Amino acid sequence: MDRLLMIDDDRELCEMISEYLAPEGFKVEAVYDGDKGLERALNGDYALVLLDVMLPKLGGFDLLRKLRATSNTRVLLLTARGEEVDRIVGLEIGADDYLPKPFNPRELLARIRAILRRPETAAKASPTEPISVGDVTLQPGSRTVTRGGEGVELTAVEFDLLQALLRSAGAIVSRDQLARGVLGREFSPFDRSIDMHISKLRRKLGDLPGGQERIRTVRSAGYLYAAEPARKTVGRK
Amino acid sequence: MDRLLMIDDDRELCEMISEYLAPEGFKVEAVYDGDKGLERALNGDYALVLLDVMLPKLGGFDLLRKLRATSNTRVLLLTARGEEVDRIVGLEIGADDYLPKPFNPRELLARIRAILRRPETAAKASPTEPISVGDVTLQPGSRTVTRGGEGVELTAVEFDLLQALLRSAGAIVSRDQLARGVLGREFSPFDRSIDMHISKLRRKLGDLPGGQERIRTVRSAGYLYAAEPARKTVGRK
DNA sequence: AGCGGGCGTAAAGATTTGTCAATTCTGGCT
DNA sequence: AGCCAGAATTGACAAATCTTTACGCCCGCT
Repeated sequence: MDRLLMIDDDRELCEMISEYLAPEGFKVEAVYDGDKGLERALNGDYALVLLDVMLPKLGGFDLLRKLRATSNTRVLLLTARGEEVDRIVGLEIGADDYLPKPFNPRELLARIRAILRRPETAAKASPTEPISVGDVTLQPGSRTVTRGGEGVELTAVEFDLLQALLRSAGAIVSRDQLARGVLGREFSPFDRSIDMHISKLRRKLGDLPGGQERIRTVRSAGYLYAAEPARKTVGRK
Repeated sequence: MDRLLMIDDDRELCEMISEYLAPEGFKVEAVYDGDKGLERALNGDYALVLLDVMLPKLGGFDLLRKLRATSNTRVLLLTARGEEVDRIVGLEIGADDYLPKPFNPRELLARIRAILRRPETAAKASPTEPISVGDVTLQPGSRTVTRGGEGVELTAVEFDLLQALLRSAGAIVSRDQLARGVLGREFSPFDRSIDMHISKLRRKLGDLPGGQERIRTVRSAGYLYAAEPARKTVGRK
C-alpha cells in the first residue's frame, strides 16, 4: 500500500481524492498548507507527493524548490486552471509531472501509476554509483569521467559541476543551485564563475555525436545536460 | 452506447435531438435549467455534455466554469446565433467545441463524433515525454525540436513557447497564458514580445506540408497550433 | 470608403551569456 | 618563509537573445 501526501488547501478535494484512491491501493494523507506540507514531505517516506501550486503559507513552487534541495521524492504538481503554462516553470524546478486542475480522478490515477512505474529516480540519489548519460560516464568513487571509453581530465570544480548536471540530466539546473552545490556559496548576479566553468567543460567534453552541445543554456534559468542524444530520427508519427 | 447530457430549456429541441441521435448510438438525457444541469453533469458519467449558453437559473458560461472546477467532461457549447465572440470565450473557459444555434442535426452529429474521437483531454502530455504533433516533435529532455527528422534550432523562449502551444495543440492559448508561463510575467497590452517570438517561430518552422501556417492567430484571443492538416471550422474567410 | 483596433515584423535598445585574459587563490615544495 | 604551477575568480568586451519601439497592413465596423 503506497502512501501519498496530498498538499492542497481544498479539503473537500483532498477528501474526495483520498476516497477515490483508497480502493486503488493508495493511502492518502493530506495537509492543507505549505509549511506543514514541506515538513511532512521531508520527514515522511511517501511514494509520491501531490502538490497544489496555490497554497497558503508557502507557495507550491517555493515548496518544491525547498524540497528538491534535499529530497528526490517524486512530485505531481496540480496546477490551477488558466495557469496551465506554469507547468513549464514547475518542470524546470523538478516536478515529475503536472496535471491542470479541473482534472478527472481517473486521469490522476493514471498519472500516479505512470510516475510510480518509472524507474526510481534514485539512480540519481546514490552518491557512489557511477552515472551514465549517453556516452559519458562519471564515477564519483574515483572522481573520473570517461567519454566513449576515453578518460577526460577535469578539475575539481568541473567534476562537481558535471556531476550536478548529470544527476539532473534532462532538467534545468539553475545557477543558484550550482553555486550552492558546487562552489558552496550563494550566487550573486555578477558572478561569472559558473559560466566560466561551463565554458571549459564544454570545450573538454566536445559536442554530442549528433553535433549538438551537451550542455544547453536556458537563458535566465540555468543549464541543462541533454538527456538524450537528440535523436535525428523521430520514432513515432 | 454513449450517454449524452443535453442542457437546454427548449424542450422541443431536446426531444428532437434525442430522437435524431438515438439511432446513431447515443442516449440523450435532457434537463432544462442550469442548476439541474450542473448537478447532473457533475454526477453522471457522460461522454459529452451539450450545453446551451442561454439558460434559466444558471447561465451556460457560469455552468461551464463551475463544471470545469472539478471535471473535464467534454462539453459542446450551443451558442445563440451569430455571436462570434461567445465562441472564443467559450473555448477559453474550456468548451471542447461550439455550434451556432440554428444548426443542422447532421452538423451536430459530426461535431459530436469529432469530439469523442479526440484523445481524452489534451492534458495527456507528460513533462518529460516527447510531444509530437504532425511532423514536429519536441523533446523536453534535451530541449530539442525536430521537423520531419531534421533538427530545428530554437532559442530558450522560442522553445518554451512552442512547448506551450504544442501541449495545447488544437486549442487556443491566450497571450495571458503565454506571458505567464513562458515569460514568467503578467501580460500587458503593449507587450508585443510574444508576437515577436511567434513571428520568429513561424519563420523557423515554416509552413505545414499543405502550405498553411502551423501557428494560427485567433484575433483578440490568442494563438493556436494547428492540430491537424487544417480543415476545421475555425476561420472563415 | 474611412476608421480604429489588433497583428506582423524590422530595427533599435536592453539583458544575459560566452570567453579571453588578467588577477587572485591554493597547496605543495624548497 | 618564499616560490611555483595549476585552478578558480574577476574584469572586460563580444555575441546571442530578449524586449520595446515604430510603422504598416488587414479586418471588421460604421
